[in-house]
Amino acid sequence: MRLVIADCSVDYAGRLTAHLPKARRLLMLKGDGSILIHSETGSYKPLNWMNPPCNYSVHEPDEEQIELGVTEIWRVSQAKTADILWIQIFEIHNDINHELGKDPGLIKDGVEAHLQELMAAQIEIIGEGAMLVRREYMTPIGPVDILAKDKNGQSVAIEIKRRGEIDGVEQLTRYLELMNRDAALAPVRGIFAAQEIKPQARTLAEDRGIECLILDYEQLREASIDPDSLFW
Amino acid sequence: MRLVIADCSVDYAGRLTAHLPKARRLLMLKGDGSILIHSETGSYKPLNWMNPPCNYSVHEPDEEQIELGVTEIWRVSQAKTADILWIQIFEIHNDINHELGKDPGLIKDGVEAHLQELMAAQIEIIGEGAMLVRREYMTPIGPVDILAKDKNGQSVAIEIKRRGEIDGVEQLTRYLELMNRDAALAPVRGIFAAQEIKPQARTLAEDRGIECLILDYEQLREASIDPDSLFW
DNA sequence: ATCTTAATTTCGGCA
DNA sequence: TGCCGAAGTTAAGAT
Repeated sequence: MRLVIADCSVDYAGRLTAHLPKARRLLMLKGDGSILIHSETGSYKPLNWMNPPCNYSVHEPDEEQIELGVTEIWRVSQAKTADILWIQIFEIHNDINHELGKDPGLIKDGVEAHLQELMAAQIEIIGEGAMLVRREYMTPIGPVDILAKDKNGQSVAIEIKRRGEIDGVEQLTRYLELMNRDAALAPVRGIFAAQEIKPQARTLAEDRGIECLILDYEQLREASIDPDSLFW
Repeated sequence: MRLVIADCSVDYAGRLTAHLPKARRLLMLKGDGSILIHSETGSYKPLNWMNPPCNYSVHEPDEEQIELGVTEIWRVSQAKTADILWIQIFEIHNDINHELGKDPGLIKDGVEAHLQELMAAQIEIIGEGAMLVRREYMTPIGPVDILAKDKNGQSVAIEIKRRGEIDGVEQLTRYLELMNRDAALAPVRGIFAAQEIKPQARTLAEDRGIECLILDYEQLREASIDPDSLFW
């Protein structure tokens, strides 16, 4: 990875056109060929960048550019999409290079997939006698997170979110509409389950006859470790 | 901006829990207090980060940590949300500091707003004899991108996206529902226009009687420059 | 301050 | 490989 602190101006042409006036910035050239241009503020998105794979070449400035103080010009182009980044370098204040090697990568815990896993394993939290039919039940417009049957044998479609907002309710509504056209499933109950449900989402859900269920991640995880505590 | 190349391991606790095993990485400490942890690959998102405003402090490792080779520990916490990042530093290979100053910022061109502009100027692409009523036509739940009338005098509501996905169809559906309650407008045709329309979005749109229209940005722009080519 | 919508979204999973 | 949905989405604009 090469890190360059330089006074530069940047022009991007690709999916859109963009320009950065001359200023002091960090130019980060990664090992995979990508380049990031960062300023002192604004996390974590760079002002401008080019995704790998890309081609990098250095060019001589023309007379007019030399006149303005440009010492070198970098051209970075996307190998696939033909996006181009032109970087005019005025002055380099620092230039270091370090090989970082391959990164072992980030290990995550607590995302939506885990909620779904835990809930499928403890499906009776939606009511005694409930049975799991399957996770990721496919419909023509996408997969429902969980399809179950309640103790009466009625189908239950469950949409799980970390944070329950209106679009999640809309999503479940669409699934319910489609599934209710299927005579083998209809009528289908809907449950909107999330760690947190926004008031607006709850209102909309209840208005549409969709039940809301707050999930406690810690509780679900503990119950999955200790089966005796399944019914608390 | 401080740039540190170091062997480190990272633990994040906040909206989720995450861990980065020991490896050589770039630690970027911005002037606004934010911190970014980058590896040699992966555009442009850091492996881990903390958004401003945040508090930064350095701690001594305990005996066990010293045993493992930890020389110092950084604690970075979000001032608002209480998210915490713990960074265990094993060895620092480089450490530089440069003030970049305030950045003038990025100037953009070619986003959704331009598609809307071009389409409004060439409204007949939705059909001969069409007339523009107005852009950003207000409804109680927000503005419809374009309201037009077709050659029969029927109202046409147009939703424009760069990439047409299901959300956009939902948005247009809500507008149509409201507008169709207005006797002065009803019945309203719906057109979902985008540079690219995803199959599922198209399926949903057509299921609801909404027409789909693919926009060619280059063609629109050329036509706007050369009025003779309006009808190709 | 809160909410809505766009984004050069990025990223991971699965068909 | 392409499509689809989640993301510690982030970020900008409007209310």
